[in-house]
Amino acid sequence: MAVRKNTEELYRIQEEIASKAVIEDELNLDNLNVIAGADQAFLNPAKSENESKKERIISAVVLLEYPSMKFIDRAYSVMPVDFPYIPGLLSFREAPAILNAFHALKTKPDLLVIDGGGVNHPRFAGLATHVGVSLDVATIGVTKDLLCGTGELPIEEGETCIIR
DNA sequence: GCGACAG
DNA sequence: ATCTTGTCGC
Repeated sequence: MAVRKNTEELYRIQEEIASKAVIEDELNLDNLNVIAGADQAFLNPAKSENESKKERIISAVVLLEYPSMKFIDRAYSVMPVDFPYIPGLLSFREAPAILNAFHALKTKPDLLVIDGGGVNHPRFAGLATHVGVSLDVATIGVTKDLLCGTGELPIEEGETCIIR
């Protein structure tokens, strides 16, 4: 893996991002027309030649009309992975590819859904926060597991639980 | 020192 | 995240 900045430096960047994050919900659902979702996958080099090829990350973004959920557009970006997975520093590994794919879109969404945490993060700057602040787009972070904090699991559709 | 730890 | 093998549900 390529050299990376000091953890201290990365923490400062996250604190900077957290300070810029707008926590208040400014999204007006009545004016929500275009939404987007992004997810990443990793492309590994063939076993036979792993000595030469490097791992790559691909980010795909899909634009949907809301609330019909009809497909509007899509874009993707493939780039070399230059940062390892470290809990708490996920954005430095995945955000670059997401930003790249997003910029390839012709139309910009009113809301972006990311596969990673947002403000529920040790320094309040998870992947969704990082991407949202970078793009200045309303963003929601979705995760299958909590990075930190505890809370009950919502069961019914529409049910919510507080994470503490 | 030990355990936890988004994707 | 990814891989592999087996099992479950529609």
